[in-house]
Amino acid sequence: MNLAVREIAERASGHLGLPPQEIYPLITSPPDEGLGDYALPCFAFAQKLRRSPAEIAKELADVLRGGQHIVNAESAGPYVNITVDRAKLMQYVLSGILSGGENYGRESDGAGKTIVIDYSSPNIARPFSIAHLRSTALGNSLKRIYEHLGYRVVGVNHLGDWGVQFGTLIAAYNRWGSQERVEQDSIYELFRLYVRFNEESERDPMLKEEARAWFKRLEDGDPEALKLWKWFVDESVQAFQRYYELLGVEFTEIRGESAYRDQMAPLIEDLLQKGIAKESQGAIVIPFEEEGLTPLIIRTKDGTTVYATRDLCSAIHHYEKYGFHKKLYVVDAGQSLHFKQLALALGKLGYPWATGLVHVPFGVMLFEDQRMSTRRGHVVFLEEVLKRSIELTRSIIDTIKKSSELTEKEKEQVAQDVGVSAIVYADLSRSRTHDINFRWDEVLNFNGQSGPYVQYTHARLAGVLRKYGKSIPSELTYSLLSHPQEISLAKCLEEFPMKVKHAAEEYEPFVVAGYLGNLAASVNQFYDNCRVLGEEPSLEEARIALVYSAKIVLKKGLELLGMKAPERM
RNA sequence: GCGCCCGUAGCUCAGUGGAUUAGAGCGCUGGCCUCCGGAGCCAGAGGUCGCAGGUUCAAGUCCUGCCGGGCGUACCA
Repeated sequence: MNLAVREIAERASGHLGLPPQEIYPLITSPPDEGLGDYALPCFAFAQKLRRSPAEIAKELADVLRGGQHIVNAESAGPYVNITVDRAKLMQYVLSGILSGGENYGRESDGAGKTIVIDYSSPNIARPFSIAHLRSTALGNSLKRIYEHLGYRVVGVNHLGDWGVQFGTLIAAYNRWGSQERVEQDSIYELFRLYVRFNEESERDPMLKEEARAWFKRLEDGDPEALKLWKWFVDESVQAFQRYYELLGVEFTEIRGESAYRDQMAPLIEDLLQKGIAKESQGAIVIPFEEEGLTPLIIRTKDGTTVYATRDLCSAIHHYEKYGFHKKLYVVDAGQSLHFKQLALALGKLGYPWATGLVHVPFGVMLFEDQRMSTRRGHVVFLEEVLKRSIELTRSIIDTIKKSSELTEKEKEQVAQDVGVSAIVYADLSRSRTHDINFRWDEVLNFNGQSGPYVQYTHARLAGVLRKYGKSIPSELTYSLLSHPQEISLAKCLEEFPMKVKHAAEEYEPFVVAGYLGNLAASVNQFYDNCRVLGEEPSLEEARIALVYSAKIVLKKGLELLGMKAPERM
């Protein structure tokens, strides 16, 4: 908390006889910067003290005016608008960032706590579509955000490498596949086989029976089925690694559903014995009559398991292994019911930690206003999007004068860093719950508050610092930083730690993404109004410190989103 | 039918722990490079916050009903 805000809370507290902790959260900003730096609405006090808010505001203005960090306080109806000592504010913000450096805003909230995040978790034999980016980007960013807040974070890729879909794949391969074609075009060929099987099985329902039979054989340990399964998994994982490298996404643990094969039968036994699960219509289910939910199927009438069975096992496994404080499932909103049932089932098993399971849902990705369907081919592949974004970035680089300083190799690297980040930012700059309609012209527009805009702003500041060439001065005359753009930039920088915490609380990287867009805008306004290099030395030094501080926050913010922060572009 | 999510500017969206005049980007119109990077900056036009009630001194925000869209709702994940 900055000193001025603390002083406002304390002085108001002294006058009103209310604890400062009750006042602090009420302090906001006035609608117009011209009115002051902070505002204190008095409605809550009025209710408690049974007096008119305007009257209280008037008194508080008088009380606050005497503060050390406060240069003016005016009542405006039920509000007190407060102007603080800008030099002190500037000193507070900049010295905090300069001394913290890369660790600015780092918190110890999460000390001693572990968070497991299940994200990306793609299904084998399906190339990533742009829709797969959502879970991957959200989870990756949440991982970074929680790490920044001091949590130990375990990133889990719960691969969809088990289930009846493998029966489908094996049956399809046996009918139409060839080793040669799969080796040549790996995941895309597997995908074609999968699609063809689904199409043909609509005309011929017997095919579905064939697929189920193959999955049954797989679960029973049939060597032929296992061999093919292993091969398909390996081919797919290789392709996934390509995406993850490009996106800069890493996992602590890549552990597919198949890892829980041996734990499922004992778990089902246990659930039956405890009377939590029961047989119904040939299947084994966990009923939720009291909760008013449909039952959760954990074993089909064929005797095979389903993903819910494996999710139960994985939750238990992760708790036993990591003792998590929370486990986040970054999975689309369509699976809400499933996760509700999952947590309830584990609660019935007597696990108190079941309350720590959190479904972090997100809306679906549409393409041309329609739901993407990998089966029907109405789909945009992630590789295609990244490729086009990188190409576009490359062509823009070639039109920019400043970029001629880059070597050919550097240009390629920048094109990749910026092109990929543009796609990530486009995804993370909207709140999770909305459906997103994918449109090429929107994703590939790098004007305005886009990923490249934030990166460009960072590179601009990097350019100034490079040209400055000296180390960042430590003795500064903060009072020289009094331009309105300097003040609003400093205030914006001060918000960063709060925004990161907020993002973590809401599981919303979007909060950071939106903040970064605003910060970049503030930086560019400053840049346009305030020259840095060549100014009178003490002013130049002060502005350099501001530039450096802004660069640190931009870079950190980009990292929290899983984006790159190139020094030149 | 029931449950969850969504409905704010032409488009994409913030704002939904009530509170000073509802914000941003795109697109459109018009300005700004002798000056640290124009992927930039400035200005303008553009709104019955889905509809109707209710609670409140105060509602885009809370409650109820309705309309429109999406998803889920027992053997897919």
